[in-house]
Amino acid sequence: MFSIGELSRRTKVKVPTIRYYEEMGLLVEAERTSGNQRRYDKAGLERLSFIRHARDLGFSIEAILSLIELQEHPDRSCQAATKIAVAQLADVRAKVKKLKALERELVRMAKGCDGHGVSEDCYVLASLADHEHCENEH
Amino acid sequence: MFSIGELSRRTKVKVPTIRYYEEMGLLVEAERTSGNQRRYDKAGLERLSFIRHARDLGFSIEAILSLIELQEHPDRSCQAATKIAVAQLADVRAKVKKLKALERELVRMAKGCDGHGVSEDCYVLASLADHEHCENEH
DNA sequence: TTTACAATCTCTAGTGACTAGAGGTTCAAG
DNA sequence: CTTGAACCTCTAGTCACTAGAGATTGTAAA
Ligand SMILES: [Zn+2]
Ligand SMILES: [Zn+2]
Ligand SMILES: [Zn+2]
Ligand SMILES: [Zn+2]
Repeated sequence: MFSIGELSRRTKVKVPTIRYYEEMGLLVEAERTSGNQRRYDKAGLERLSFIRHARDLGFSIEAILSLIELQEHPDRSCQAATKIAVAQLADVRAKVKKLKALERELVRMAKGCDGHGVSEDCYVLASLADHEHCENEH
Repeated sequence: MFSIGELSRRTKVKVPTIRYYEEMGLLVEAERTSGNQRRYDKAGLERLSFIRHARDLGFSIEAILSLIELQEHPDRSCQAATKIAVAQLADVRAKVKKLKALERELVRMAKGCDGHGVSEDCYVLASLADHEHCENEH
């Protein structure tokens, strides 16, 4: 049995975040000492590691809730889990696509101005003022 | 002179968002009718278009504030503008890099499970439980 | 001119996933 | 037994909006 601080150190999840996860229902309410402090065991550590990993991969709290529920029922079909992962993948790919489009425009803008001119003639500012300068939609 | 709704239609920025931008100091306070409704002109339209374009490119409100201030002083050096754009580009590139790493892991997970198994044996869930499955850091 | 009603106004609160701080209590080492 | 780091709860702040309540205004048809 160890404290929330120890759990925090082992998982690299900040203490207030652990409490937040508990409040959100991601972590079951921890056991308490007589003085009302949380105590965790290996199971708690594993659950939090799972959550942390899923968050690192960009899954929402809501998605993680579903994943955990599934994990707690080993006999159920894992179809929902795959669905969530595939949706997350689609989400990530959509974000990459958008960001790549932005990157192209930003490169063009940065190239167009060396910063030695005057605001009035600045290519960056002119580009922001008029989307027509852009080569792609974004 | 046109209403906030008309401005919204022309810029594709929602009405409450326009009011929010005004509150944040991005838009100068609009003229009002005798009945206290906002009225805009071409200058207002151009400023909002600038803001919208910058937001679309991912610039923060704070960054846009600086850009607008610069725009209002045509004689100033545009160094700050370039700096902001370059920082934004770096930010976008960092995000892309992170997302690409996530994409690789998510592809692996999605490939590892067809969704026809049982939760206990699910590769997606196993991968989330243990980062050791991952091929890259993320 | 009156009436109807969409559009506008201000204000407050909610979103997601935390983070920060105040003010008080408990644990563990010395 | 004392000290002080770590813990507790609660509230509020972050970013860039978005939603809704309840009241007022603008405009066009009857
Ligand atoms: Zn420039
Ligand atoms: Zn553009
Ligand atoms: Zn599976
Ligand atoms: Zn991993």
